[in-house]
Amino acid sequence: MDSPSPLERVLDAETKAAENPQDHRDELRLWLRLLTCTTLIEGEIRRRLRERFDVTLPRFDLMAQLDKAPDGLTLSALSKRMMVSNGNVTGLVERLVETGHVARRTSATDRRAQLISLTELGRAEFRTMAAAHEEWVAEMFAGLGRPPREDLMRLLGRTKSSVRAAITADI
Amino acid sequence: MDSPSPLERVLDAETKAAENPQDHRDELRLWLRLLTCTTLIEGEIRRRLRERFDVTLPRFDLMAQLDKAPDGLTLSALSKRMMVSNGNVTGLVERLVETGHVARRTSATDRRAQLISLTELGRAEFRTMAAAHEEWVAEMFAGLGRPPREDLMRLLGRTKSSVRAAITADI
DNA sequence: AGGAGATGTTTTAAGCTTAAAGTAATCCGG
DNA sequence: CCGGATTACTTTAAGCTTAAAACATCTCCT
Repeated sequence: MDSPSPLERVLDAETKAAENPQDHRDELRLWLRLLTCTTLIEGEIRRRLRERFDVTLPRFDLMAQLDKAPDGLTLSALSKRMMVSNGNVTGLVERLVETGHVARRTSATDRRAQLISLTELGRAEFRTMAAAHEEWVAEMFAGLGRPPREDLMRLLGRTKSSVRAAITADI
Repeated sequence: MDSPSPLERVLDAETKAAENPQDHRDELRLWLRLLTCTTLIEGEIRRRLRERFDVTLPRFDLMAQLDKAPDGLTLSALSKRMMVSNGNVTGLVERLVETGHVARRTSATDRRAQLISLTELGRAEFRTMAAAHEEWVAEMFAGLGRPPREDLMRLLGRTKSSVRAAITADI
């Protein structure tokens, strides 16, 4: 355990009474604020996708992955990139096949695997939605100037590393 | 529209080719990184709550709100604070009543409303879980020093304002 | 070749989530 | 005090999500 630096003592004194070593309220507040930001943005994107394009966010996300992979992706690859379970992707693909946005073909080299790719319809619709989506996101971050956005980007990069380290540490 | 400052020109030149005014890839990347951080943390918390306490995150969240409100909360108040729909809360409360973690009583002043509060069991279990939860969160942010955490906190505060402004602007 | 283990996918059961519509009680202006 | 608007809550239908178990195919070792 490090003892607090002089700067930390000052900050402590400024913010509140002496801090005991077990207290992690600041980290908790940070997490709650992070969650609030994400929930707000995600909720608004969901709402607009639904309202203007009658599509759900998970379907949009799946199409986004396929748009970046012109040769198609297997269900496993999709599941890994989307950070969701395999069974989840099975259902999403099923519904997107029904609506004609994606197509499945069995892999030539592995009869277990299926390659999923966007249909022409799927690609065209996705491109339209993606353009609007990009505008929406930019609009929501517009209140932040460019330099703060870059600071935030950097700090979130460090956060991601920190979290991954904590997650993989206890496996 | 502002024309780019000298510093912005330098940054543009450093990062990639000349930027056209419609391009919002940076904001998109920022949003995706924010989402990744939240997804990672939230997924791990979900997993641990399930594994160690056999509880879901929504139930934990609901109990957290009740723990902060000793006199109980109506379903509407819960729904507002948790930022989820009314119907959602109806179901969560129903299941938590079944397991004996919360209790409902009709408001003395408004026969439509019900006040939900933690039972003794619910409060005891919540306190145990909350302590572990706080540790987990601290652990995941531990790779970040205190000053970067404070920077992040501040930037997320500005982000929240920016997003709220964008969301309420088009209502 | 044969079989163990790995990998790709689907199914199942349970729970979460929402929007929209429906029911019940309250509030408030006339 | 009465009727319309609002507020509190529930129900419904649809979709998302997961963990776990089941199934299919492949890989690789001997």
